[in-house]
Amino acid sequence: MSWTDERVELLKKMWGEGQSASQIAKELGGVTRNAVIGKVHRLGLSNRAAGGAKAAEPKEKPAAAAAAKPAPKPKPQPKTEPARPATPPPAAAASAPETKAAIPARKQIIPAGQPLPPQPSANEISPEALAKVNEIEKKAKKLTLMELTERTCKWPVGDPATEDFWFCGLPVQQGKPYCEAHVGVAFQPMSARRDRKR
DNA sequence: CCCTGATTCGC
DNA sequence: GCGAATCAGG
Repeated sequence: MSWTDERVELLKKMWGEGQSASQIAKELGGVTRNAVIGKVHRLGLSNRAAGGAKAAEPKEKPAAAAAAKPAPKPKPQPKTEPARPATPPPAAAASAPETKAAIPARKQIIPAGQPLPPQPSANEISPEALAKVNEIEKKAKKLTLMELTERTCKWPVGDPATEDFWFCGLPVQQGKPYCEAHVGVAFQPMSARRDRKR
């Protein structure tokens, strides 16, 4: 694929929004995150804090094939860190483009002391699946919202209104937003309950 | 381990 | 100009 105007534009837009190179690459398709980063640099918008701020301080290191290295650069700005405003909205982390399945936790904000949201694990689900969940929840990695990725189970555990809240975080099942155990309770074959008429 | 961006260099 | 390989870090 080539960098058409449209693609470059989307790149700029997403980069400006704080999207990661890999996310942009996936969105564009046909390119790797490296390609995206390379392009970003060529476009001269490497540091998202381009504005009036000075360019990012050049880092020193590659010694492999390098032969012409003048001298290490002293750092004129010891305290003025580049300050990362690159703080992508938390939503971006949890709501993967494709995995838009039902994520109970992000439904709404629950005021403290209020009834908990319908915990799927509280309904009628295969006792086995339930037991499985209780089991694995002990091994859960207990990730925070920001720590979730596309391959970490996004199953919420606990009360969102308290500190006792976290996400499973175990490896997800291929193509699913949850780990195996949670997929089991999240996606019922829809026949777990004998329906009234039939 | 997963991820992030940064840089280099052969093409 | 492009982007894989590599580097450096979280």
